[in-house]
Amino acid sequence: MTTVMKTSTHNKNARHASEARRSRGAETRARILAVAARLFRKDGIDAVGVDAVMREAGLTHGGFYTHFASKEALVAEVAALVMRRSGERWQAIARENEAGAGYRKLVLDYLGMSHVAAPDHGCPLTALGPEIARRPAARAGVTEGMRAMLDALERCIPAGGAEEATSALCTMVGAVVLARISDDPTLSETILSAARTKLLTPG
Amino acid sequence: MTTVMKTSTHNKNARHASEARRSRGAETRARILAVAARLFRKDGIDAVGVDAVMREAGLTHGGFYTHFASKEALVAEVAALVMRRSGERWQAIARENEAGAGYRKLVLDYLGMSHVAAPDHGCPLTALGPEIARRPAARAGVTEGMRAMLDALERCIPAGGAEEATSALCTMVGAVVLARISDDPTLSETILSAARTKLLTPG
DNA sequence: TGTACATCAGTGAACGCGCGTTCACTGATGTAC
DNA sequence: TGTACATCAGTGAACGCGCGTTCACTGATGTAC
Repeated sequence: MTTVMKTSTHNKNARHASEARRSRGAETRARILAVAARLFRKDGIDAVGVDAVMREAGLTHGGFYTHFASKEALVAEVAALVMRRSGERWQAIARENEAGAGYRKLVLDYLGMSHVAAPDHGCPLTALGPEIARRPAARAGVTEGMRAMLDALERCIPAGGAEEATSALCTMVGAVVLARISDDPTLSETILSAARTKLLTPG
Repeated sequence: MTTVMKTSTHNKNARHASEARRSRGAETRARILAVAARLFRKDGIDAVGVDAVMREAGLTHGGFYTHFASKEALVAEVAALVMRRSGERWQAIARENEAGAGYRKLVLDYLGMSHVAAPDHGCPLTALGPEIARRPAARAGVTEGMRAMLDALERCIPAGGAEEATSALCTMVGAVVLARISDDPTLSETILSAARTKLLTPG
Protein backbone atom coordinates (compact mmCIF):
# COMPACT_ATOMS: atom_id res chain seq x y z
CA MET A 1 0.00 0.00 0.00
CA THR A 2 2.68 2.52 1.02
CA THR A 3 4.67 1.72 -2.09
CA VAL A 4 1.64 2.13 -4.26
CA MET A 5 0.82 5.53 -2.78
CA LYS A 6 4.39 6.69 -3.21
CA THR A 7 4.39 5.66 -6.82
CA SER A 8 1.13 7.39 -7.36
CA THR A 9 2.50 10.61 -5.90
CA HIS A 10 5.59 10.39 -8.07
CA ASN A 11 3.49 9.94 -11.15
CA LYS A 12 1.36 12.91 -10.30
CA ASN A 13 4.19 15.34 -9.62
CA ALA A 14 6.51 14.24 -12.40
CA ARG A 15 3.81 14.20 -15.02
CA HIS A 16 4.78 17.66 -16.18
CA ALA A 17 8.15 17.46 -17.90
CA SER A 18 10.71 19.98 -16.79
CA GLU A 19 11.41 23.02 -18.91
CA ALA A 20 14.97 21.89 -19.64
CA ARG A 21 13.81 18.53 -20.89
CA ARG A 22 10.99 20.01 -22.91
CA SER A 23 13.27 22.48 -24.66
CA ARG A 24 15.86 19.81 -25.41
CA GLY A 25 13.16 17.76 -27.07
CA ALA A 26 11.89 20.76 -28.96
CA GLU A 27 15.38 21.55 -30.22
CA THR A 28 15.81 18.03 -31.58
CA ARG A 29 12.41 18.21 -33.18
CA ALA A 30 13.27 21.50 -34.83
CA ARG A 31 16.55 20.01 -36.07
CA ILE A 32 14.72 17.07 -37.66
CA LEU A 33 12.30 19.49 -39.32
CA ALA A 34 15.14 21.63 -40.65
CA VAL A 35 17.02 18.65 -42.06
CA ALA A 36 13.89 17.24 -43.66
CA ALA A 37 13.02 20.62 -45.15
CA ARG A 38 16.38 20.72 -46.86
CA LEU A 39 16.58 17.08 -48.00
CA PHE A 40 12.99 16.87 -49.26
CA ARG A 41 13.46 19.94 -51.45
CA LYS A 42 16.84 18.71 -52.68
CA ASP A 43 16.06 15.08 -53.56
CA GLY A 44 12.28 14.81 -53.45
CA ILE A 45 10.08 13.43 -50.69
CA ASP A 46 9.94 9.80 -51.79
CA ALA A 47 13.69 9.65 -52.31
CA VAL A 48 14.48 10.71 -48.74
CA GLY A 49 13.92 8.11 -46.04
CA VAL A 50 13.33 8.58 -42.34
CA ASP A 51 16.73 7.00 -41.83
CA ALA A 52 18.52 9.62 -43.97
CA VAL A 53 16.78 12.48 -42.16
CA MET A 54 17.68 11.16 -38.71
CA ARG A 55 21.28 10.39 -39.66
CA GLU A 56 21.72 13.92 -41.01
CA ALA A 57 20.25 15.22 -37.75
CA GLY A 58 22.83 13.21 -35.80
CA LEU A 59 20.39 10.65 -34.46
CA THR A 60 19.36 7.05 -35.07
CA HIS A 61 16.21 6.29 -37.00
CA GLY A 62 14.27 4.68 -34.16
CA GLY A 63 13.98 7.95 -32.27
CA PHE A 64 12.02 9.51 -35.09
CA TYR A 65 8.73 8.27 -33.67
CA THR A 66 9.31 10.09 -30.41
CA HIS A 67 8.69 13.30 -32.37
CA PHE A 68 6.40 12.38 -35.27
CA ALA A 69 3.57 9.93 -35.74
CA SER A 70 4.70 8.93 -39.24
CA LYS A 71 6.74 10.05 -42.20
CA GLU A 72 3.58 11.49 -43.72
CA ALA A 73 3.06 13.63 -40.59
CA LEU A 74 6.61 14.91 -40.93
CA VAL A 75 6.03 15.73 -44.59
CA ALA A 76 2.87 17.68 -43.79
CA GLU A 77 4.54 19.59 -40.98
CA VAL A 78 7.67 20.38 -42.97
CA ALA A 79 5.69 21.59 -45.96
CA ALA A 80 3.46 23.79 -43.80
CA LEU A 81 6.44 25.14 -41.84
CA VAL A 82 8.50 26.13 -44.85
CA MET A 83 5.49 27.72 -46.53
CA ARG A 84 4.61 29.65 -43.39
CA ARG A 85 8.14 31.01 -43.22
CA SER A 86 8.05 32.00 -46.87
CA GLY A 87 4.74 33.74 -46.33
CA GLU A 88 6.09 35.62 -43.30
CA ARG A 89 9.22 36.67 -45.14
CA TRP A 90 7.15 37.99 -48.02
CA GLN A 91 4.83 39.79 -45.63
CA ALA A 92 7.85 41.42 -43.96
CA ILE A 93 9.30 42.54 -47.28
CA ALA A 94 5.95 43.91 -48.35
CA ARG A 95 5.66 45.79 -45.04
CA GLU A 96 9.17 47.19 -44.83
CA ASN A 97 9.52 48.44 -48.37
CA GLU A 98 7.65 50.91 -50.48
CA ALA A 99 5.16 49.09 -52.65
CA GLY A 100 7.15 49.10 -55.89
CA ALA A 101 10.49 48.33 -54.23
CA GLY A 102 9.16 45.43 -52.21
CA TYR A 103 7.59 43.84 -55.26
CA ARG A 104 10.75 44.33 -57.27
CA LYS A 105 12.85 42.73 -54.55
CA LEU A 106 10.54 39.70 -54.27
CA VAL A 107 10.52 39.15 -58.03
CA LEU A 108 14.27 39.53 -58.49
CA ASP A 109 15.08 37.24 -55.56
CA TYR A 110 12.67 34.61 -56.80
CA LEU A 111 13.63 34.79 -60.45
CA GLY A 112 17.37 34.55 -59.90
CA MET A 113 19.82 31.83 -60.87
CA SER A 114 20.78 31.31 -57.25
CA HIS A 115 17.20 30.31 -56.46
CA VAL A 116 17.17 27.97 -59.45
CA ALA A 117 20.47 26.41 -58.40
CA ALA A 118 19.50 25.91 -54.76
CA PRO A 119 16.11 24.22 -54.52
CA ASP A 120 17.02 22.89 -51.08
CA HIS A 121 16.79 26.41 -49.68
CA GLY A 122 14.20 27.75 -52.08
CA CYS A 123 10.47 27.98 -52.41
CA PRO A 124 8.74 24.63 -51.78
CA LEU A 125 6.13 25.42 -54.42
CA THR A 126 8.81 25.07 -57.08
CA ALA A 127 10.76 22.24 -55.48
CA LEU A 128 7.83 20.06 -54.41
CA GLY A 129 4.69 21.41 -56.05
CA PRO A 130 3.41 18.28 -57.83
CA GLU A 131 4.53 16.01 -54.98
CA ILE A 132 2.60 18.09 -52.47
CA ALA A 133 -0.46 18.09 -54.72
CA ARG A 134 -0.47 14.26 -54.46
CA ARG A 135 -0.28 14.22 -50.65
CA PRO A 136 -3.63 14.98 -49.03
CA ALA A 137 -2.09 15.55 -45.59
CA ALA A 138 0.25 18.24 -46.87
CA ARG A 139 -2.07 20.28 -49.07
CA ALA A 140 -3.97 22.22 -46.41
CA GLY A 141 -0.90 23.74 -44.76
CA VAL A 142 0.70 24.59 -48.07
CA THR A 143 -2.50 26.17 -49.36
CA GLU A 144 -2.57 28.38 -46.28
CA GLY A 145 1.03 29.46 -46.87
CA MET A 146 0.23 30.11 -50.51
CA ARG A 147 -2.56 32.45 -49.49
CA ALA A 148 -0.13 34.38 -47.29
CA MET A 149 2.30 34.71 -50.20
CA LEU A 150 -0.48 35.90 -52.49
CA ASP A 151 -1.59 38.38 -49.86
CA ALA A 152 1.92 39.78 -49.46
CA LEU A 153 2.31 40.03 -53.22
CA GLU A 154 -0.97 41.85 -53.55
CA ARG A 155 0.07 44.39 -50.93
CA CYS A 156 3.24 45.43 -52.68
CA ILE A 157 2.40 44.97 -56.33
CA PRO A 158 2.18 48.31 -58.10
CA ALA A 159 -1.08 48.74 -60.00
CA GLY A 160 -3.30 45.71 -59.97
CA GLY A 161 -5.01 43.86 -57.18
CA ALA A 162 -5.44 40.24 -56.22
CA GLU A 163 -5.79 39.01 -59.77
CA GLU A 164 -2.53 40.60 -60.85
CA ALA A 165 -0.74 39.18 -57.80
CA THR A 166 -2.12 35.71 -58.51
CA SER A 167 -0.99 35.60 -62.12
CA ALA A 168 2.38 37.01 -61.04
CA LEU A 169 2.90 34.13 -58.61
CA CYS A 170 1.98 31.67 -61.37
CA THR A 171 4.60 33.19 -63.64
CA MET A 172 7.25 33.12 -60.91
CA VAL A 173 6.62 29.51 -59.94
CA GLY A 174 6.44 28.33 -63.55
CA ALA A 175 9.63 30.14 -64.48
CA VAL A 176 11.67 28.52 -61.71
CA VAL A 177 10.23 25.06 -62.45
CA LEU A 178 11.05 25.39 -66.17
CA ALA A 179 14.49 26.91 -65.57
CA ARG A 180 15.35 23.92 -63.37
CA ILE A 181 14.18 21.41 -65.95
CA SER A 182 16.27 22.92 -68.75
CA ASP A 183 19.66 21.26 -69.16
CA ASP A 184 20.84 24.31 -71.08
CA PRO A 185 21.85 27.20 -68.78
CA THR A 186 21.28 29.68 -71.58
CA LEU A 187 17.66 28.61 -71.90
CA SER A 188 17.27 28.72 -68.11
CA GLU A 189 18.49 32.30 -68.09
CA THR A 190 16.24 33.16 -71.04
CA ILE A 191 13.24 31.82 -69.13
CA LEU A 192 14.04 33.77 -65.97
CA SER A 193 14.73 36.91 -67.95
CA ALA A 194 11.47 36.68 -69.87
CA ALA A 195 9.53 36.28 -66.62
CA ARG A 196 11.37 39.19 -64.98
CA THR A 197 10.68 41.45 -67.92
CA LYS A 198 7.03 40.48 -68.00
CA LEU A 199 6.54 41.10 -64.29
CA LEU A 200 8.61 44.26 -63.91
CA THR A 201 7.73 46.12 -67.09
CA PRO A 202 4.73 48.37 -66.52
CA GLY A 203 1.81 47.88 -68.87
CA MET B 1 31.84 -30.55 -88.84
CA THR B 2 28.57 -30.82 -90.73
CA THR B 3 26.58 -29.97 -87.61
CA VAL B 4 28.72 -26.96 -86.89
CA MET B 5 28.25 -25.57 -90.38
CA LYS B 6 24.49 -26.10 -90.20
CA THR B 7 24.25 -24.22 -86.92
CA SER B 8 26.37 -21.43 -88.27
CA THR B 9 24.11 -21.07 -91.27
CA HIS B 10 21.02 -20.98 -89.11
CA ASN B 11 22.50 -18.25 -86.97
CA LYS B 12 23.33 -16.16 -89.98
CA ASN B 13 19.97 -16.39 -91.67
CA ALA B 14 17.79 -16.11 -88.59
CA ARG B 15 19.67 -13.18 -87.14
CA HIS B 16 17.18 -10.74 -88.57
CA ALA B 17 13.94 -11.03 -86.66
CA SER B 18 10.81 -11.36 -88.72
CA GLU B 19 8.55 -8.40 -89.25
CA ALA B 20 5.70 -10.01 -87.33
CA ARG B 21 7.89 -10.64 -84.34
CA ARG B 22 9.42 -7.22 -84.46
CA SER B 23 6.06 -5.48 -84.54
CA ARG B 24 4.72 -7.60 -81.70
CA GLY B 25 7.68 -6.55 -79.60
CA ALA B 26 7.23 -2.93 -80.61
CA GLU B 27 3.57 -3.04 -79.63
CA THR B 28 4.39 -4.36 -76.17
CA ARG B 29 7.06 -1.74 -75.79
CA ALA B 30 4.62 0.99 -76.77
CA ARG B 31 2.09 -0.36 -74.30
CA ILE B 32 4.65 -0.26 -71.47
CA LEU B 33 5.52 3.32 -72.41
CA ALA B 34 1.85 4.34 -72.47
CA VAL B 35 1.15 2.79 -69.08
CA ALA B 36 4.25 4.34 -67.54
CA ALA B 37 3.37 7.75 -68.99
CA ARG B 38 0.02 7.60 -67.27
CA LEU B 39 1.12 6.15 -63.92
CA PHE B 40 4.19 8.39 -63.53
CA ARG B 41 2.12 11.53 -64.03
CA LYS B 42 -0.61 10.25 -61.72
CA ASP B 43 1.42 9.04 -58.74
CA GLY B 44 4.93 10.36 -59.29
CA ILE B 45 7.96 8.54 -60.67
CA ASP B 46 9.38 7.20 -57.39
CA ALA B 47 5.99 5.93 -56.27
CA VAL B 48 5.49 3.77 -59.35
CA GLY B 49 7.55 0.59 -59.54
CA VAL B 50 8.55 -1.46 -62.56
CA ASP B 51 6.25 -4.14 -61.20
CA ALA B 52 3.19 -1.85 -61.22
CA VAL B 53 3.89 -0.70 -64.77
CA MET B 54 4.25 -4.24 -66.10
CA ARG B 55 1.20 -5.52 -64.26
CA GLU B 56 -0.90 -2.68 -65.69
CA ALA B 57 0.46 -3.56 -69.12
CA GLY B 58 -0.68 -7.17 -68.63
CA LEU B 59 2.82 -8.62 -68.22
CA THR B 60 5.10 -9.90 -65.49
CA HIS B 61 7.88 -7.71 -64.17
CA GLY B 62 10.78 -9.86 -65.39
CA GLY B 63 10.05 -9.10 -69.03
CA PHE B 64 10.64 -5.41 -68.49
CA TYR B 65 14.33 -5.76 -69.22
CA THR B 66 13.65 -7.19 -72.65
CA HIS B 67 12.55 -3.69 -73.61
CA PHE B 68 14.43 -1.27 -71.36
CA ALA B 69 17.90 -1.22 -69.83
CA SER B 70 16.67 0.15 -66.51
CA LYS B 71 13.84 2.03 -64.86
CA GLU B 72 15.81 5.22 -65.36
CA ALA B 73 15.96 4.54 -69.11
CA LEU B 74 12.18 4.07 -69.14
CA VAL B 75 11.72 7.33 -67.25
CA ALA B 76 13.90 9.22 -69.72
CA GLU B 77 12.10 7.74 -72.73
CA VAL B 78 8.63 8.29 -71.30
CA ALA B 79 9.37 11.89 -70.42
CA ALA B 80 10.84 12.62 -73.84
CA LEU B 81 7.98 10.84 -75.61
CA VAL B 82 5.17 12.66 -73.82
CA MET B 83 6.89 15.99 -74.27
CA ARG B 84 7.45 15.34 -77.97
CA ARG B 85 3.77 14.57 -78.40
CA SER B 86 2.79 17.73 -76.54
CA GLY B 87 5.12 19.73 -78.73
CA GLU B 88 3.69 18.22 -81.89
CA ARG B 89 0.13 18.82 -80.76
CA TRP B 90 0.91 22.45 -80.03
CA GLN B 91 2.67 22.82 -83.37
CA ALA B 92 -0.40 21.40 -85.11
CA ILE B 93 -2.75 23.76 -83.31
CA ALA B 94 -0.51 26.70 -84.11
CA ARG B 95 -0.44 25.65 -87.77
CA GLU B 96 -4.11 24.88 -88.25
CA ASN B 97 -5.58 27.94 -86.58
CA GLU B 98 -5.31 31.63 -87.15
CA ALA B 99 -2.71 33.07 -84.83
CA GLY B 100 -5.06 34.50 -82.22
CA ALA B 101 -7.44 31.53 -82.26
CA GLY B 102 -4.67 28.93 -81.90
CA TYR B 103 -3.19 30.76 -78.95
CA ARG B 104 -6.56 31.14 -77.32
CA LYS B 105 -7.29 27.44 -77.73
CA LEU B 106 -3.94 26.40 -76.24
CA VAL B 107 -4.35 28.69 -73.25
CA LEU B 108 -7.96 27.69 -72.53
CA ASP B 109 -7.20 23.97 -72.83
CA TYR B 110 -4.18 24.25 -70.59
CA LEU B 111 -5.78 26.50 -68.00
CA GLY B 112 -8.91 24.44 -67.54
CA MET B 113 -10.16 22.49 -64.53
CA SER B 114 -10.16 19.26 -66.54
CA HIS B 115 -6.41 19.61 -67.06
CA VAL B 116 -5.93 20.30 -63.35
CA ALA B 117 -8.06 17.29 -62.41
CA ALA B 118 -6.34 14.86 -64.78
CA PRO B 119 -2.57 15.10 -64.38
CA ASP B 120 -2.22 11.56 -65.71
CA HIS B 121 -3.21 12.76 -69.16
CA GLY B 122 -1.88 16.29 -68.88
CA CYS B 123 1.30 18.21 -69.48
CA PRO B 124 4.33 16.48 -67.90
CA LEU B 125 5.87 19.85 -67.08
CA THR B 126 3.15 20.39 -64.49
CA ALA B 127 2.85 16.79 -63.30
CA LEU B 128 6.56 15.96 -63.06
CA GLY B 129 8.53 19.20 -63.42
CA PRO B 130 10.62 19.11 -60.22
CA GLU B 131 11.07 15.33 -60.45
CA ILE B 132 12.39 15.61 -64.00
CA ALA B 133 14.73 18.42 -62.97
CA ARG B 134 16.38 16.00 -60.51
CA ARG B 135 16.88 13.25 -63.10
CA PRO B 136 19.86 13.94 -65.36
CA ALA B 137 18.88 11.27 -67.89
CA ALA B 138 15.44 12.79 -68.43
CA ARG B 139 16.29 16.48 -68.71
CA ALA B 140 17.65 16.57 -72.28
CA GLY B 141 14.58 15.06 -73.92
CA VAL B 142 12.20 17.19 -71.91
CA THR B 143 14.17 20.33 -72.67
CA GLU B 144 13.86 19.56 -76.37
CA GLY B 145 10.10 19.12 -76.05
CA MET B 146 9.90 22.36 -74.10
CA ARG B 147 11.60 24.20 -76.95
CA ALA B 148 9.03 22.81 -79.37
CA MET B 149 6.21 24.02 -77.14
CA LEU B 150 7.79 27.46 -76.84
CA ASP B 151 8.23 27.55 -80.59
CA ALA B 152 4.59 26.66 -81.22
CA LEU B 153 3.46 29.26 -78.71
CA GLU B 154 5.59 31.92 -80.32
CA ARG B 155 4.09 31.19 -83.71
CA CYS B 156 0.51 31.71 -82.64
CA ILE B 157 0.81 34.33 -79.92
CA PRO B 158 -0.70 37.62 -81.04
CA ALA B 159 1.69 40.54 -80.55
CA GLY B 160 4.95 39.63 -78.90
CA GLY B 161 7.73 37.29 -79.90
CA ALA B 162 9.78 34.66 -78.12
CA GLU B 163 9.95 36.53 -74.85
CA GLU B 164 6.19 36.86 -74.63
CA ALA B 165 5.74 33.18 -75.45
CA THR B 166 8.26 32.19 -72.81
CA SER B 167 6.66 34.15 -70.01
CA ALA B 168 3.26 32.86 -71.13
CA LEU B 169 4.42 29.25 -70.74
CA CYS B 170 5.76 30.08 -67.28
CA THR B 171 2.38 31.48 -66.28
CA MET B 172 0.55 28.46 -67.65
CA VAL B 173 2.76 25.90 -65.95
CA GLY B 174 2.77 27.76 -62.65
CA ALA B 175 -1.00 28.17 -62.68
CA VAL B 176 -1.67 24.46 -63.13
CA VAL B 177 0.92 23.51 -60.47
CA LEU B 178 -0.63 25.94 -57.96
CA ALA B 179 -4.22 25.02 -58.82
CA ARG B 180 -3.35 21.36 -58.14
CA ILE B 181 -1.75 22.16 -54.80
CA SER B 182 -4.72 24.11 -53.51
CA ASP B 183 -7.14 22.03 -51.47
CA ASP B 184 -9.80 24.68 -52.03
CA PRO B 185 -11.48 24.36 -55.45
CA THR B 186 -12.50 28.01 -55.32
CA LEU B 187 -8.88 29.09 -54.98
CA SER B 188 -7.89 26.70 -57.80
CA GLU B 189 -10.45 28.32 -60.06
CA THR B 190 -9.32 31.79 -59.01
CA ILE B 191 -5.75 30.91 -59.94
CA LEU B 192 -6.71 29.54 -63.35
CA SER B 193 -8.98 32.49 -64.02
CA ALA B 194 -6.31 35.04 -63.10
CA ALA B 195 -3.82 33.34 -65.44
CA ARG B 196 -6.37 33.16 -68.27
CA THR B 197 -7.23 36.83 -67.92
CA LYS B 198 -3.57 37.81 -67.84
CA LEU B 199 -2.72 35.82 -70.95
CA LEU B 200 -5.82 36.56 -73.03
CA THR B 201 -6.36 40.22 -72.25
CA PRO B 202 -4.53 42.41 -74.75
CA GLY B 203 -2.09 44.93 -73.31
C1' DT C 1 23.06 16.02 1.12
C1' DG C 2 21.94 11.34 -0.17
C1' DT C 3 19.10 7.69 -1.72
C1' DA C 4 15.25 5.73 -4.27
C1' DC C 5 12.46 6.14 -7.88
C1' DA C 6 10.21 8.29 -12.34
C1' DT C 7 10.61 10.14 -16.80
C1' DC C 8 11.48 10.07 -21.48
C1' DA C 9 14.65 11.28 -25.51
C1' DG C 10 17.20 8.48 -27.94
C1' DT C 11 19.32 3.58 -29.23
C1' DG C 12 19.63 -0.29 -32.15
C1' DA C 13 17.87 -4.82 -33.45
C1' DA C 14 14.10 -6.65 -35.73
C1' DC C 15 9.52 -6.85 -38.43
C1' DG C 16 7.28 -7.43 -43.05
C1' DC C 17 7.38 -5.53 -47.39
C1' DG C 18 8.28 -3.81 -51.99
C1' DC C 19 11.94 -2.16 -54.65
C1' DG C 20 15.14 -2.74 -59.09
C1' DT C 21 17.48 -6.25 -61.21
C1' DT C 22 19.07 -11.01 -62.68
C1' DC C 23 18.52 -15.36 -64.69
C1' DA C 24 17.35 -20.09 -66.01
C1' DC C 25 13.32 -21.39 -68.30
C1' DT C 26 9.20 -21.88 -71.49
C1' DG C 27 6.68 -21.85 -75.53
C1' DA C 28 4.94 -19.60 -79.51
C1' DT C 29 6.71 -18.38 -83.85
C1' DG C 30 9.72 -18.51 -86.96
C1' DT C 31 13.55 -20.53 -90.67
C1' DA C 32 16.38 -24.30 -93.13
C1' DC C 33 16.38 -27.87 -95.99
C1' DT D 1 4.94 -31.03 -96.55
C1' DG D 2 7.56 -32.53 -92.62
C1' DT D 3 11.25 -32.43 -89.41
C1' DA D 4 14.95 -30.27 -86.87
C1' DC D 5 16.56 -26.43 -85.08
C1' DA D 6 16.88 -21.16 -83.82
C1' DT D 7 14.94 -17.13 -81.90
C1' DC D 8 13.33 -14.32 -78.45
C1' DA D 9 9.28 -12.09 -75.90
C1' DG D 10 7.71 -13.14 -71.82
C1' DT D 11 7.61 -16.03 -67.14
C1' DG D 12 8.39 -16.41 -62.37
C1' DA D 13 11.59 -17.47 -58.63
C1' DA D 14 15.29 -15.40 -56.44
C1' DC D 15 18.97 -11.75 -55.25
C1' DG D 16 20.39 -7.96 -52.01
C1' DC D 17 18.74 -3.89 -50.29
C1' DG D 18 16.41 -0.04 -48.13
C1' DC D 19 11.98 1.30 -46.76
C1' DG D 20 8.56 2.73 -42.69
C1' DT D 21 7.52 1.18 -38.36
C1' DT D 22 7.80 -1.26 -33.73
C1' DC D 23 9.73 -2.21 -29.45
C1' DA D 24 12.49 -3.60 -25.45
C1' DC D 25 16.19 -1.13 -23.69
C1' DT D 26 19.53 2.48 -21.86
C1' DG D 27 21.05 6.35 -19.55
C1' DA D 28 20.96 11.15 -18.62
C1' DT D 29 18.11 14.16 -16.11
C1' DG D 30 14.97 15.00 -13.26
C1' DT D 31 11.76 14.76 -8.50
C1' DA D 32 10.42 13.06 -3.67
C1' DC D 33 11.48 12.86 0.81
